[in-house]
Formats: sequence, structure tokens, C-alpha cells
Amino acid sequence: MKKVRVRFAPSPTGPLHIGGVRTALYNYLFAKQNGGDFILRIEDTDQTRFVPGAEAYIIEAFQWLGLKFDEGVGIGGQYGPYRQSERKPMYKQYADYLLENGWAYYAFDTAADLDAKRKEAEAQKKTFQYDATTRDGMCNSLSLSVEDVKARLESGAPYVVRFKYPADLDITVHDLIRGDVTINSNLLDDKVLYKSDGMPTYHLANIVDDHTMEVSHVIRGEEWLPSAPLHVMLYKAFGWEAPQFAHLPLLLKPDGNGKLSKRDGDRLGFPVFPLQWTDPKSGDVSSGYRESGYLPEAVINMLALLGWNPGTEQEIMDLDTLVKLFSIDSISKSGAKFNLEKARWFNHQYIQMASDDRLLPMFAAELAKHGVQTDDGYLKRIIALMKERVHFIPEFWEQTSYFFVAPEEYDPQAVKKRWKPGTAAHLREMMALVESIKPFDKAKADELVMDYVHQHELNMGAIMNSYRIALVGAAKGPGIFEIIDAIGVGETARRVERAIAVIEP
RNA sequence: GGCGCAUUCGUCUAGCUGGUCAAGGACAUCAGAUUCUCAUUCUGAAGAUCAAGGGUUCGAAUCCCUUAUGCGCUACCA
Repeated sequence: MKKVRVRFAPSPTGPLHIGGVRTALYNYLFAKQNGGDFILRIEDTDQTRFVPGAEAYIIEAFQWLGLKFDEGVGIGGQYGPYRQSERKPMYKQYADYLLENGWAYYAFDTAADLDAKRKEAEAQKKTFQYDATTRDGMCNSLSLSVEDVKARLESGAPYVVRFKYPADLDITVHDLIRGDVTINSNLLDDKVLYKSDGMPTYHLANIVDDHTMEVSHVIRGEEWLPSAPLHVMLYKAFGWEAPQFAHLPLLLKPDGNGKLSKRDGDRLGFPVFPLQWTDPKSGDVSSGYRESGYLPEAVINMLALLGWNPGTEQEIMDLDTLVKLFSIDSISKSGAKFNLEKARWFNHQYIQMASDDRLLPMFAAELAKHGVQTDDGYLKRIIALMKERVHFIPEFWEQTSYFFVAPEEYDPQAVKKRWKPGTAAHLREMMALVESIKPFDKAKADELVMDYVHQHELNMGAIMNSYRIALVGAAKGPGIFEIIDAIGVGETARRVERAIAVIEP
């Protein structure tokens, strides 16, 4: 059996869309499951849309995600080069082959001519199609005399090469996800394969590269399904065995319908790109999963389940598990809406599963943003205590700031509800009890303070929350004695006095 | 407009070879438990007549047809 080789072939026209990441992921899972190769090919045949930095961005994004390519741009391999712009010289011969064998023809129509034709058709509520019925009326090597064509070519007149569909032919694409999709060639447009700038279009380059790189399976987005018949025909024209096709359902925006776009992310407050991206032209910044505090495994897991599932009730799966369980057969046929809440849940799960050591540098960076530096031992202790409360890395600060800096303000609502007349005196008494324990022991402190609360018949909720307000500034956080244990008795005493001074002057 | 693809709880989906599905799970929602608070956690509830309408069949979410809706493509972009 043929070796499994799949490719992810983005166009470097900007940051990598999260839908593209999912396509890459599915390619990766399929390749690894079958002991195959996962290739990165850059499809930069459109020089006008090239964006500097996009290629580097793509490579960095996959590094962050932990999806490793076996071959391709940035890695190398025996089938290179892997950038289509660098393969430019080889495409011409394939276009020529098609020309010589009657599968293609030269077309000299100008953009203005084509535009006029389209407008004309539009006026009649039709669509202009360059096909068997209209070719003769256009300016090409089929309608022009041999001499004329020759003269034009020799004079260096600009031309494109178009595919020549046989008339009235049913073309069937076998898709691994959708089954057979058949379309008649009369409905198809004679696509441009080779552009006047000497570059192939996607269609030609794609087929030539997939074949020469021995790609066995083409797993790509559903937006390619309409052009798959062309690709099938191209393989046939070249006499090559076509790879297997699988067209993935689209990733939809969370509200309404339609493809998930950059603007949806901005509008709904979630990233559409793996990494933050700054547009080199406009300077616009688009948020990334990494910068928003997602763990790459969470992104992978969430993405894997958007359009596929193992058929069991298991939802938390690392890459290795996904590789084992993945199956093209069980990919959904319909588009999946991105769901921010579920993404948040996944990330929370993975943060809880992450080791404290791994979280340490990430959380330290968050503290640094707020001008806090601390020793690793203390930070690790706080991480162990608090990580189950954070859904995204940046939340760490708002959840734990009081472990590092004393509260400046006290939540007025909490104060109003919990702080009663006489609270200050009780807090001082309780503080004295806590200070009497040497060395400090949280269980002992708990015991003494509880005894005090019971003896004085205090309202537990009120007094303990007042204590908490003094230490934290709000009615939140882990157990009071955990906090005291962490920040120290001396700091606790200072915070209590400061709170009393501010709240009950 | 043409062509293609799709259609099960709000969302992701299980269901694919028809009966055990008066449709299961997860996220979200609501309620309860735990707790000094918040979060976590645990338990429970609500939530889809399977897009609609026709068939086929003793029996259909599962097979067939029609319609509707959504999406994709319709560039010398990928």
C-alpha cells in the first residue's frame, strides 16, 4: 500500500485562520495514525497577495501548537523546494503538456473583454462561463488561426492557459467524507491554469505538487469541493493516479451562520488566530489564542472536536490519544459553530491538569505585567492553591493579586453586607489569637478563631467575611487560614489594621 | 441566478448495516449539596416530535422522493 503523505498548504496572505489550524490538525492526526508524513507547503503563487511575515507566523503557530511537520518549508526534505514560488520553473512544462495533448489552450482575452462579457451576461441574469459553448466567441487558440496564435505568442503578447473541459462529461469526485459527488462538465468554467505572469494558478500548482510530492490524501476545507472535479480531470489529463480527497466542513461563526472570520473574533471577543498578529500595513492587531491565555493542548482538543468525535463519551484527549482515535469516517458533514464557552471549559480543564512547574513561567509573566516579582517557591505554592480557579492564564492576576500585594480598596457591597459595628474589635481579638500561635499553624489558628466566634456567638458569615475583606479586599478566595498561612501573620495583622482604619475610622 | 454540500437539544454532537431511541453525552442554563466568601467540585432538573411534507415498511432520526432553509463555489485568489 502507498505510504500516507498529506500536506497542509496555506497561502501566506496573512495570519493562519483557526479553521486552517483545524485542517492542519486533521491532516496531522491522519498522517501520524498511519505512520505517514505531514508536509508544509507554502502556496505563494499569487504575488499580489503576499504578506511579509505570514510564513514565519505560520511556522511559529505550529511550533506553539506542537504539530510537527516531517517535511516542508523550514524543515526541508527530498521533495523540495516546498515554496511554490521556488518551484515556478517546473510548472511551465506541465502546462505545455496539457497544451500539446489537447487538454488546454491559450487564451488572449483581456481583463476588459472578460469583464464586458460578464456584464453582458449579468444584464440577462446569467453568468458568463468560459466553456465549450462560448470558447469559439473568445480570443484563444481554439478560435484563432494557427498563424495568428503563433504570431501572438512570438510577439510576446500576454496569454493565459485555460483547461479545456470535454463537453457533456459527468465527472465524479469520490470524497471520503461525502461519498461520490458528480457534476457535468457543461456546468464548469474553463479555469485558468497558467497566468500571464508566468505563474500557475492554485489548480495547476496544486495538482503538480501533490503528484510530485507523492501526496496520498488531500484533506482540505469544503470551499474546495466545487473545484475538485477540475482537479480530478487534471489528474486524468496527466495520466496520474489521483490522491484520495476529503473535504472538511467549515468552521462557522458562533452567532448566525457563515464562515468564521477575523471580524467575528473582534466582535465577539475571542481569537480567530493561534497567535497574535499585527498587520504590517495597517498596524491592526488581532488577538491570538496564545496571548489570550489558552494552552495549546486545549486549543488542539477543542478544535479536534469541532467536526469530529471518537464516538465515545470521551472529550478530553491529548494529541497522542487523538492520533489513536481519529478517523476520517467519523468527520461530520455539516459546519460547526465555534463555541467560546466550551473553549473556556477546555482550557480550564487543561490548566488544572498542567503541572505547577509548567504553569510557573506563564504565571510569573502575568505577575510581571503587574510589576510583581516573587520567588518561585512562593509562586508555586500559590499556583497549587489557586490554579483550579483560573480559566485563562491572564486571570491568574485577578484571582491571586492579594497574595502579592495588599488590597488598596475594599468592595463596598461586601463591606456593607458583612462589616457590622464592633467588627473591628473582634478582628483585633482574633488577630491576637492568631499571633499567639508560634510557630503559626493554620489548623490551630482555625480552631482558636472558631472557638472565639462560638464563644462570642458571632455571626460566622459576617465575621469571617469581614476578616476576608481585610485580607483580600473582596468576598472571594480560598480559606482564610490558607491565605494567612501564605502571606504571613505579620502581613495579616497589617492588613487588618489598615482595613479597620479605612472602613471604620 | 447557476452548480454543489448540508439540516438531531441554545451550541458541539451520539445515532451510520431500520425495532433495546417516547433520542444518549458534553458545554451553557436552572436548582440543590459542600463552604467563612468566591471559584472549583458533586448531585439533579429543564432542554431536540430528529428542517417540513410525502412515501417504503408490521415498524424510520435511521431507506427513497419533494420542498424549505443555511452555507460554499461561481477571479489571470487561494
